[in-house]
Amino acid sequence: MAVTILDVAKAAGVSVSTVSRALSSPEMVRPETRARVRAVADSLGYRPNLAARGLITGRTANLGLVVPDLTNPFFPSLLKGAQARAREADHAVFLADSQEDGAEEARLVAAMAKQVDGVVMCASRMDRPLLETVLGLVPIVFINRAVPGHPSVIMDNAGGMRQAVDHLAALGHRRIAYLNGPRSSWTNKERRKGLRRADRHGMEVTHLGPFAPRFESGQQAADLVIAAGVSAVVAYNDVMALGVLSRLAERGVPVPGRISVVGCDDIGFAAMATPALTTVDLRGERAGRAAVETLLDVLAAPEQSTPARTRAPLRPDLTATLIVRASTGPAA
Amino acid sequence: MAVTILDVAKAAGVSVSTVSRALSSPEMVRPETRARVRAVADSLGYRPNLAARGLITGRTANLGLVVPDLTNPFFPSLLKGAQARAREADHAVFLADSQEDGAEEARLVAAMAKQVDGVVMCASRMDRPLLETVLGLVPIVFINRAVPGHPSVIMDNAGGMRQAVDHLAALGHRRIAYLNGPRSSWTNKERRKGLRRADRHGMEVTHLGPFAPRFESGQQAADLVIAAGVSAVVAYNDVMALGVLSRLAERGVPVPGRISVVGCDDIGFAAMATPALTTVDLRGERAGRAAVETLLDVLAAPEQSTPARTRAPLRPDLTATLIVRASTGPAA
DNA sequence: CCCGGCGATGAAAAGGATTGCATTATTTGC
DNA sequence: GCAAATAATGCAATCCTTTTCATCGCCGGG
Repeated sequence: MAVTILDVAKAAGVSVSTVSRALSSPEMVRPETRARVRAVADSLGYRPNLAARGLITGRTANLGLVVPDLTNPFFPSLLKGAQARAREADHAVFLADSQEDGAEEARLVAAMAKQVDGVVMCASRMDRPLLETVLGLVPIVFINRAVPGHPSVIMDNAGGMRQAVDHLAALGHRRIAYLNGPRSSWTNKERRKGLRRADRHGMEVTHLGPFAPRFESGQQAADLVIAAGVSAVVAYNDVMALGVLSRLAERGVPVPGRISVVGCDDIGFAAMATPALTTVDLRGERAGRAAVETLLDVLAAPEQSTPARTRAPLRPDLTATLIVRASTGPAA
Repeated sequence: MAVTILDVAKAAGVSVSTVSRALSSPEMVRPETRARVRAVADSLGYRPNLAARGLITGRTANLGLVVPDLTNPFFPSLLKGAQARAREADHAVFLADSQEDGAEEARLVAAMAKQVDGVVMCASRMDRPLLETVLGLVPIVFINRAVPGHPSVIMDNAGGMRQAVDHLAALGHRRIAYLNGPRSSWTNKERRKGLRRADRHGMEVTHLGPFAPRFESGQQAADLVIAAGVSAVVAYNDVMALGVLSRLAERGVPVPGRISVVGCDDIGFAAMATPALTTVDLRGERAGRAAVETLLDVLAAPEQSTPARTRAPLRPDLTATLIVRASTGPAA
C-alpha cells in the first residue's frame, strides 16, 4: 500500500539507488536529477521505511531517556528540551521512569538497548558495579553524573549552591542547614561542594538527612530544621523545599521572618508557593537539549570520542542562576 | 556481531523457521523442541532484531502518546500507566507534548505515524476538520474525548463533578462558581454536564471563563470568584484550583471559612497545598493503562472494531472518587 | 586519437526475521 | 497394517532500503 522507493524510482525514471542517494547523499547525484527525484518523491508522498533503513544501517533513529521520577516536575522540563532537540535531528525519544531505583535503571537500559541508538540517563542512581553492566550495551550520555571516560552533561550544581550561600550570607545568615538528597545521588555530592563556600563567609552549616527527594521528606525535615536553631535552610531540591514551607506554615513559623528557605531546580510550582520559593535555576531544559546533542555527536563520530577526560567542562549556557523570591529575607 | 536467529538455529540443530515459531508461535512446535530452542536462545542471549521483524510484519512495537502539557503533573501519571501497560506487551512508548495546540497535535501524529503502530491521544484539542486529517494515518485511541466511530477511554468527568456538587450541597452551599477550562476542551463540556446536578439541589452556578488551564488563570479567577459572591468554587483542574488558593490566601480570604475550593485530577501537589485541596481523582494512571490496552486490542483485531457506537461506556475501574481534604467546609 | 580518471548512475547483494507452501514424521481410523 | 489426516519442520520468498561494485560516458592530457 505504502509508496516505496521503487515507486519513486519508476516514476522518476531512475534506479532505486539514485533515489536513495538523491534523498540521503545529495552530493552524489547531479543537481537536476536530484531535484527531479525529490519532486517526484514529494508528489507521491514517499516516506522511507525506517525499519528497512534500520535493518541495513543498524540505526534506529530512536533515543532513550531515563529519568528517576517523572512526577518531579523538574524532569518533564528536561524531557521537553531533549525531545525538541531530538526532533530537529529526526529522532524520536523513548521515555522511561526508573522510580529512583538504580537496579530498575539498569533493567530499563537493557530493555531499550536494542531499540535505540543511544540513551540519555538522568541523575543516575546506579552504583559502580551496576554501571559496568550497562556501559557496554549502548552509547550513554549522563546528565548530572560524571562517569570517567563517558560523556556527560553536568549542570552547575556547585555554582548554584555557591550563589545560594552568597545570597544567604549577604542577608546576614550565620547558621544554615542543608537538607541532603539521597545518598546515592551524585548531584547531592556536587551540591555539597558548592556549600563549602559557606566557610569563606564563616557560616556554620548543619547537615540533615539524607532524605528521599520528596515533599514528605521536606515536611519531616522542617521540624529538624527548627530544632537545629538555624535561620536558613537550603534543600536538595524544590519538591523538598516545598515540603519544608508547608510544614513551617503549619507550625506557624514565619518565612522568611524566622527561617529563610532555598530550593533547587526552579520547578513551576516553586513560583506558585506561598511564599514564592527562592531557588536555583539549573536550566534543565537546556541540559536536556545539550545531552541529546552530545549523544548525537557521539553517534556521529564513533570511537574517536573517548578522551580520558574525567570531567566535562561546564557549558556556559548551563550556568545556574539564583532566582530570588519571597522565601528568603534578612536573618532574624 | 549480534546473535541472529540463524545462530540459534544452528546451535539448536533446527531451521530458522522453527526458531522463529518456537519463540513467537509456541503452539506450532513440539514442546521438547520449543524448550530446547528457547534454552539455546537464552544461553546465546538472542534478541530478535525488531527492525527486521518490523520490516516483514509491518509492526513497529512502538506506541505514541500525545499529551497537551507535560508540565501539568496530571499527564505524567497518565503516562506512567500507559508506559507500564505497554511494557507488559513489549511495546515502547514515544512521548510528545503538543503544548495545548491542536495544530501541533496533528503535526505530531503525522510525524509519528510511520514509526508507531498506534497513538494514544490525550485530551485532544483538535477541531473536527483537523481531526479528519489524522484519523486515517494511524490507529488512534482517544482519552477524554469522544470521536464517533473511534475508540476512546473516557474518564468519569461528569460523575466526578456530580460528587463534588453533592459534597458542596451537603455542606450547605447554595451559590457556587465553576471555572471553565479551554473552550476547545471536550473534557470541560463533560464536566459542565456533571455540574447540572446542581439543579437537583436548587443550587445556583455561576460560570466563569473560559480560562487556560494554568496556575495564573486560577489566580486571575480568584478575584472574580470573590466578586461573584459565591461560597464555593469548582475549578476545571487542580492546577487552576491551586492558583485560586494562592490568590485567596494573598487576599486574606479564609478557605474554607469563607470560600470552599474544589479541584479536579488529584495531582500530587493537591495534597501538599495549604489547605490541602479537595479534588476529584479521575484515575489518570488507570486511564493511561486502559487506553494502551484498548489500542493493543484494536491492533490485534483489525477492522472488526468499528461499531458505530458513539460513546464508549464508562469502565468501572475508572469511576471517579472525590477526595475530601481541607479546602472544603460548611458554607458560611 | 587513445587512455586514465572521474562523475553519475545502475545492478545486485545484504541485512534478519516471518510465513506460505512443501515436505516429512506421526498419529488416527478402519 | 495401510491410507488418510494431522502435526512438526524445513525451504525459500519477501519486506524496503542502503551500499558496494560495476558500468558508462565524458573530459583532459599525452
